[in-house]
Amino acid sequence: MLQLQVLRQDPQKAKDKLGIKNFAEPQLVDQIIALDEERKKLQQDFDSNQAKVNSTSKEIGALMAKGQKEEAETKKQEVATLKVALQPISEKLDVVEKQLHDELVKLPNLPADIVPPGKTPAENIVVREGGSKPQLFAGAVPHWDLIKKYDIVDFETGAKITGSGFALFKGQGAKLQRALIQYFLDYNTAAGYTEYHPPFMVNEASAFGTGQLPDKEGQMYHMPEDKYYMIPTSEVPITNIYRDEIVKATDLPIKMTGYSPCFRREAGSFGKDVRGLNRVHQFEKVEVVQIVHPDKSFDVLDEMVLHIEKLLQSLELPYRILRLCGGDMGFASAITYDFEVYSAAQEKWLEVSSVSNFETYQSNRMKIRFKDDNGKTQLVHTLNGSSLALPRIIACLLENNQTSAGISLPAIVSKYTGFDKIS
RNA sequence: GGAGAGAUGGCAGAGCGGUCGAAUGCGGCGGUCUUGAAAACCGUUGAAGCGCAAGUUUCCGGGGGUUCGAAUCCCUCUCUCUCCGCCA
Repeated sequence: MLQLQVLRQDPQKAKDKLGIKNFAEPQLVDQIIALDEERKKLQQDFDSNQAKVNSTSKEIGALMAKGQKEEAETKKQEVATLKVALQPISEKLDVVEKQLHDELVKLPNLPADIVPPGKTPAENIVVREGGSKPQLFAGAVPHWDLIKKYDIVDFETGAKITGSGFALFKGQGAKLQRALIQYFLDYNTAAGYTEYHPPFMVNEASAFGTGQLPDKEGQMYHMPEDKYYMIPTSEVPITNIYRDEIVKATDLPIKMTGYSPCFRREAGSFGKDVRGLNRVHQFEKVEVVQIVHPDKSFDVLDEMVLHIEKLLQSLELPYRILRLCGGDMGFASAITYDFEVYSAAQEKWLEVSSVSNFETYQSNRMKIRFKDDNGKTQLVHTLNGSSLALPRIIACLLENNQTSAGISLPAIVSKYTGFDKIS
């Protein structure tokens, strides 16, 4: 969530920024500032009364020790009166604090200065492109046909076991997926990221910490019996490793990577975009997360973009990098770059990674702090990115590398699969 | 699933209902000493809110209660550990 001080300092700027994100209720900023003022007044009122209660109580103790019962009784009466007066103040304070929190949590992160305005993906900015689109032979087909032809992913049986949108990988398909996970993790750890294998379910506090709750509640699978959520990305458990901690400045940056399946209900999405591996309810993904000094986060963002770009280059896939416009960005993000790969048989770009700087939005929720050079406690910045989401990578690898005699895999991939051709 | 024990500051570990935001040790930071380091010694060292400041309020797993006063008593929830059972 946003830091109150940012809103207080320049409410108009905050509202303008929210406008770039197409946030519908900028007036919330004013409401929040008003609530905060009220909170302060109540707090002061409460404090002065409570101070009196405390000091009088101490006097009672002293009087009792001296055996001055009568005087003590008089003081007790005083305290009782004070407490009666305190009761409504304290109740009001609780209400206002809760209101303030509830409203503040509704505000998305403010976009960084270089985030372009815009409402739809059409307004995203292409930062750069790489690789070259392949020329497919005449009989080339989309991946949903290829997976059937080579019998490597079976959606029908997945639907039988679970439901629609759950893929059953098989044979060379299963091996390809496992190999890619292995490769991506190796690639990340070689760059200094520590590998984690997190729990695939999280509690409410964790889901709140990274911003999934309350904003994206409907997107997650939920186990009400135990109040757990299936993770929509390993960003959630991995970033929450440091929740409620004050880390040493010298430990920054903290670089973490992890593989996990990601579970998404994708409620309300349907149509041709969801065909095959384009959109599924469970997909595999390797994630990178960094916890950094606030002065460094934009440098680190560039570093992470480069890191993922090189990974895509090694896969020999045509890609492009987009800077998302305000309207297309996630709730908690201050700036996001999306990576898309070109799916040659579908003739469209598929998102395979999203790299974001959350600045203090997540750390303020999770209370991840560090001590700066002056010994003051400050919030860290958090960033994360996919490296990479598997199904769409697989879709592109299949489509772009298909030949009439099977699918030939890029060198780096075949090194991990142990075979260079799917046939 | 059954029985029991516990949850205190970065860690370990004390804490009679008032003088406890909390002993002590370790660790961290600063200093003395030293050519430098180690050792030793001295000092310092939790978080959050309000306030220019002095200061003040809140926090001893979460929530509730008893009391003039709760880290200390009661209830409840969560988590951890031990034993038994079950089990990949």
